[in-house]
Amino acid sequence: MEELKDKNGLTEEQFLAAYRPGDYERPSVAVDTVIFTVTQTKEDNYRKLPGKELKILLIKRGGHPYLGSWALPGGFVNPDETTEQAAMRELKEETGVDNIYLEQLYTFSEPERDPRMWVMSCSYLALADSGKISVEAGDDARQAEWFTVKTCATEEIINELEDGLKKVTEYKLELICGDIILSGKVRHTILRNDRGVKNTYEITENNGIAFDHVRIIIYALERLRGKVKYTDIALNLMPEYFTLTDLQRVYEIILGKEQLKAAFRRKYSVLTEPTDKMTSDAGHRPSRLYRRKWLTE
Amino acid sequence: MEELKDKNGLTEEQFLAAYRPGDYERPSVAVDTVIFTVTQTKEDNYRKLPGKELKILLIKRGGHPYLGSWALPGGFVNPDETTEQAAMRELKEETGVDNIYLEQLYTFSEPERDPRMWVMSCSYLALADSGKISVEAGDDARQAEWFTVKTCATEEIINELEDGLKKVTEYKLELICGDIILSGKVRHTILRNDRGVKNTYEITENNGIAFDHVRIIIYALERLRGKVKYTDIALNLMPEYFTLTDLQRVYEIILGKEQLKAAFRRKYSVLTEPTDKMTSDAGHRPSRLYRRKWLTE
DNA sequence: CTAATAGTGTCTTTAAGACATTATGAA
DNA sequence: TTCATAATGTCTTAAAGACACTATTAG
Repeated sequence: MEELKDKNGLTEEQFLAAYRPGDYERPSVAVDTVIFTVTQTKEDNYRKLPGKELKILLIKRGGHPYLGSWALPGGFVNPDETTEQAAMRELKEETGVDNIYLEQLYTFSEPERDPRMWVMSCSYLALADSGKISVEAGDDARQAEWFTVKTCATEEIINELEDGLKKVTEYKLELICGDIILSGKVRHTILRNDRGVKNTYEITENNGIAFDHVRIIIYALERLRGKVKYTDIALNLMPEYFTLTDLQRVYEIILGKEQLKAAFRRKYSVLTEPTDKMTSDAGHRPSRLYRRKWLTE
Repeated sequence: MEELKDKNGLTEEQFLAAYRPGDYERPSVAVDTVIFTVTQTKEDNYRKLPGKELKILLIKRGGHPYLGSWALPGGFVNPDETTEQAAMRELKEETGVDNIYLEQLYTFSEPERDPRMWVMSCSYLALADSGKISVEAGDDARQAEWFTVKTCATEEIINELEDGLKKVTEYKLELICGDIILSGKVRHTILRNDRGVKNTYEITENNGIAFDHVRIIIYALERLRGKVKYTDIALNLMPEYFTLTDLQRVYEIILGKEQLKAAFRRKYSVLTEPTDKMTSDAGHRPSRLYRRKWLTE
């Protein structure tokens, strides 16, 4: 193999030594991370359990384009790192957390997605226990805030074509942080027929979210909702000790649907192991604390 | 919003008009597509049904690096197209097929994956009915061939660590096309603990497959195997009319496991609708032909 | 005692696994 | 008639849905 010579009579070693990259145009490659966490709401009634909220981290843009809008944490990839390393590096700068659940989502490559130039975005999904995160919010240069995620109203339209199917899902996203309310709508169209599948995520409304980041957030939510049902991914959102009711609330907030207690425990308690710790000081029966169990799958 | 001015007193419009990209290093971005199809083997016994083989398309490299090795069809992305459009364009050049099932797999970004320079690969999974494909095999410049996929022996080792889990899966891949036999081994390590998940796909052996393409092929096989069980993705490999036994054989070849007929039909016949056509000329009872049904899911 | 959550029992429904039985056509 | 596949029936096992019932605590 080492002895093979190309049409110019060069070995691979010689070829590489002489190689000079062409000067065709190259894209900038950014990473953008949708990092989710779950926090508790205040509850005044001493008997009731506090509610849970799903949150994502956004950074206020301090320069053009999208000056004043809010963007996902991220940045450009360096030549000596993988996209995953870049995502982790940027996340550490923003959240102070080094070790975190991170999974590649999708590479968005519409040529016009950044008005400045050709930028692809390799997006990531991250999950973290809110207790571990130290958000340096209100940094002088960049303002980072956690926004509560609400996805009200998801409308679905299905057209059965002669030779295929068209499914349109309208997602309405609302991101809330104190007085700041950002929102957007994404129309996900799936066109399936003999000639293949065409998925488009079209941004139909956008208030205050930079670039095409609404689309990335919706994509991340879809992935999270899908995976929660058949993996133990949700446990990355939990602290070390938690009750099964806590876990159930996290599932409910992700899926947007109440779960039946008995069935939920049958299905998901296998992802956990009981400890001898119990909750206390609640106005009702104490609850056993569980811990994550590492499963073979 | 349009009135916002940045610290230099510029509006977004003015900023963009004056914007000049920095001259930091950018990666080249390639697309590489693993295109699967299923073909029939010869069967001399007139009573027996022909067997099925899973195949992928590879192109023989005519220049360095990896001169003489076989690579996935692909190429560089142009500034006016998405990665998906680039994958489709390259695939059309190779297979003559325009409309095909295509789904983004993963973006591989190890800085050293191409010995020439910094190249990321946005990989795609494609599925096609073998009847529709016209492979211009033996083109003068580039040689394209369909290789039979064999993934013999998949060894799994699981280590339970104190605070997590380590799962190592060894994949052995064999690609056969006439006398040409390519092979490779990939070690997939999943390290899961409180500090996140770490997936690595390490190439431990490689005979005749260019770049890190063994890894991409293994990744595509994993995705195909996973999705076949809960989607109708496999139907993209079928011709317009097919028997349920044909469909079952396709599932079996992808999953590498025999399926029980009754259970298979209960589960997957909902993805199809019966036609009034039947097979004929077989040395046994004729079989009903089915057609893909477009499901709402 | 009360309001709220914790935790379990059980009946029903649905899906999947296992395997057996009958049907049919070309040579 | 035979061989190989086609197609369906049925019993078993496992998982999920629905809902009711008992237990336990702070105030």
